[in-house]
Amino acid sequence: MNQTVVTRFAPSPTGYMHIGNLRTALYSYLTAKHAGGKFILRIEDTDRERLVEGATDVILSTLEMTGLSYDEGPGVGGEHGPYIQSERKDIYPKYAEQLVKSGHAYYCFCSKERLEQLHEEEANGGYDRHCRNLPAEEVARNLAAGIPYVIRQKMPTEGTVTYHDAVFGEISCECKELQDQILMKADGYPTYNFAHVIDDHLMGVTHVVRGSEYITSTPKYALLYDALGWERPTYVHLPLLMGKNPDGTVSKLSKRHGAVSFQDLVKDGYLPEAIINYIALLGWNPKKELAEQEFFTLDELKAAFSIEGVNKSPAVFDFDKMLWFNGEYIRRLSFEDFTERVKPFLRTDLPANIDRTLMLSLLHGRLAKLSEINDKIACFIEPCEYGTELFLNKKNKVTAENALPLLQSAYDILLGATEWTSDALFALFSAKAEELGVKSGALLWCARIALSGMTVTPGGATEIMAVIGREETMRRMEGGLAKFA
RNA sequence: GGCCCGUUGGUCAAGCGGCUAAGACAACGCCCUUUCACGGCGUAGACAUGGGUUCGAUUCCCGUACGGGUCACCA
Repeated sequence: MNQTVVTRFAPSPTGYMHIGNLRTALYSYLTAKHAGGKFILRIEDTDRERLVEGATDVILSTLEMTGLSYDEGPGVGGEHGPYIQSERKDIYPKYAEQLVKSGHAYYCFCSKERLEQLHEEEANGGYDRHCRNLPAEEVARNLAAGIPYVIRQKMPTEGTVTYHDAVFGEISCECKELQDQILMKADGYPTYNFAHVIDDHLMGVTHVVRGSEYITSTPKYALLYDALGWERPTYVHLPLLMGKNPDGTVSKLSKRHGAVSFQDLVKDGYLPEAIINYIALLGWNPKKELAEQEFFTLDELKAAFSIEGVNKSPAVFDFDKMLWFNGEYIRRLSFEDFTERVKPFLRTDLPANIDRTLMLSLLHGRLAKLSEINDKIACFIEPCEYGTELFLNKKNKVTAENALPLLQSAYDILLGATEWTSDALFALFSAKAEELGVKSGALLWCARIALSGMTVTPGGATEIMAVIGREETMRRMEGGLAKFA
């Protein structure tokens, strides 16, 4: 009774890892790991026309980067291999033939042309079951003549099929709604519809975790289990991930919504652990005393996860919240780790005067995603072009009249500075401000404008000074003074 | 269109017959501050709708509307 939970992630190699797919992998992984079970990776590449070079590597590296390690699968092996469907090609025909013998499937010799014509004539009719009751002799004759064929599942014509879904509950379907779907294609490969059922059973999968787009086709798969005399697995269908359209409507998350593959997100400066954390919460809530917790490590997710917490309604992927999560994760990185992680994003042509470590420590708490780094540090490399009106600032009481004197004072302070650190310089400015009877903010504002040419900078005036060094500071201050000439 | 599923603020989401209906992101305001960010405080904002059931419905049932999914020799 207390059987081991076995789940799988079975993507087809399309060349990129859709974020919705990744979430499916995550939930599948968590379902198994929460119960101390096994997680299997299987590659579904039975569509020979859509093969993409290197696509499997994308899947493997994504799982590697996110920490979703699998117990069985390509590369690691296992007792149920191979784990790539094209390498299992020989396994499927005998099950298909078994179904033909038991009356649950049949050979179909209809040409693609005929099918297409059928489709045009009757918009929603589907296959007309032309070959469903072909005499045995005719089937034998066609086979002998080498006429291409497919094998179709013979659906019951009446009654209802019902299965239990761990998330959605009882789901029923009238048998007459079911199409005689193709099990084996003319090229000898099985369809997804057939292959996944065979493989799931052979691999001992107990919980089929997948997106809810499969809800309506699951009755057909359940029937297949029944026909083969196998026990049906527990179905766990997940609510879909949606994206918001410009007009306010929502639809299945896709490329038109922006960066929706794991690779896109990482390239854009999102941290894998932030991505995992965010998508874990799209469609699932830990409930109870953890209902308000937002930050979870993978291990914490393993401990907290349960299917009861999975929602039924679709969830919209919110880039704003993803960004917030990412910023939080960046801030929580150790400085060493942060330095390592921004490195690939950071321009390599930093001028020699820049104190790189100090600069990065200033940026550590100010990035929402790593890719923002170069824009944010632009003011350290070179000040922006600006006019004297930029000095004006109401809050710090800088006016057209006092801007120049203020800037001159700031310059004089720096002339006499001995210790060139942000704290020491700041102390000097404070003292001078008091002496002059102005807000220190007024002096610092003017200095910062001269230094950067911007009203918004990552760090205050004295921090910028410390980063760019004395020589460059004086050069920029002089440049600022010259604007008034 | 047929079938299936869903519906708490703009978004995520708690709630599982009785609550002033949590919390987070976003928005807005204030504070902190050397600008920004961080942080603190606060404001605004939701049970799609009509009928039941019940002493009492966001919660249970039915209809309606709206949204989504699915109807391939794709997975």
